[in-house]
Amino acid sequence: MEDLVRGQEFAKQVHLQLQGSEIPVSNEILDSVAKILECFANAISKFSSSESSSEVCHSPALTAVDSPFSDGRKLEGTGEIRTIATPKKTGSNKRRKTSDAREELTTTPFDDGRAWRKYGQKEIFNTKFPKSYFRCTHKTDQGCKAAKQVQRIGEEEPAMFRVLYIGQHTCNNQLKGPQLFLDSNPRHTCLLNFESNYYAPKVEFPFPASISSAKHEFNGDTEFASHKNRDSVKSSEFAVWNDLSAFNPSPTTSMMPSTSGSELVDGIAGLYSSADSNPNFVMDMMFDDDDVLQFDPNEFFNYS
DNA sequence: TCAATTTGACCATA
DNA sequence: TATGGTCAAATTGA
Repeated sequence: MEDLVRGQEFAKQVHLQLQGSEIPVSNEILDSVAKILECFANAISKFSSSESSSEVCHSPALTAVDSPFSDGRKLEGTGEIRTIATPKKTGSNKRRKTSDAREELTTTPFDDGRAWRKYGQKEIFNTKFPKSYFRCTHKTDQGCKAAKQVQRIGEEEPAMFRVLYIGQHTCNNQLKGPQLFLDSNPRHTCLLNFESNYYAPKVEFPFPASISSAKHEFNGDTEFASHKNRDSVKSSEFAVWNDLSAFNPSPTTSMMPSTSGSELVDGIAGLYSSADSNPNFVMDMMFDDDDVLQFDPNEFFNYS
């Protein structure tokens, strides 16, 4: 399972690099990479379902679909997406009868490029992890009815999540990536620049001051980022913290010498989640000559 | 001070 | 009646 996810992440990276490349890349190549990503997603999904068949993909009400994102976005290899064709007769999801829902299995439940606001969390009977409930940030101002439910499944690492998207976005969800230029010390100023299809955050280091100013539209899964969790939220759920340890201060990340891992995670999650759905993701990185930062985008974003 | 999150309580449904 | 879903007051943090 771990290897599958790693393979998926590597494929993602290739995809992003191709899309961000200045050299023209044919659509056929991009399509092929997208198919590779999809294969990984399917494999992960099947593996996951066989590992935790009591929790995942067991419902006959769930059927795979070819075009997962009804809002026009392509499957980016984060997992399998399903639509709910018929309401379950028994079990969970009793109140949801809408056919306008689709389910995704993913290790990165937060990277859908949308702004979500958490409005609840609930212990679900016979499940180990609580379910978190999100609605579109623009529900109040634009009446957007999109909602999302996130629940971790299984205990394997990296964590796998089942994400249920309900309804369509009717909002103009054009979030601006956080613009952070707080630290005036040029010695430690860095500008991350990546290119991908997912987000357009622009992050300027150093982390401690700047990262904390990010708007937390979707702070990862907030139960992971809070120390005031319900008792039921077990330590194993803090895998996100562990995975984000890629950003813990280290001899090669001296630009953030006094920052705790938790601060970083909190900020990173906020930045990550507040990015928009703009397909032209740009994240610039500028380093001083003697600032050595070992940065792995996969490690960076693989916090789920 | 404002906005987001947390969390207990309430409501709806099977 | 048990359980999932939502509300809203309290809390937290920028």
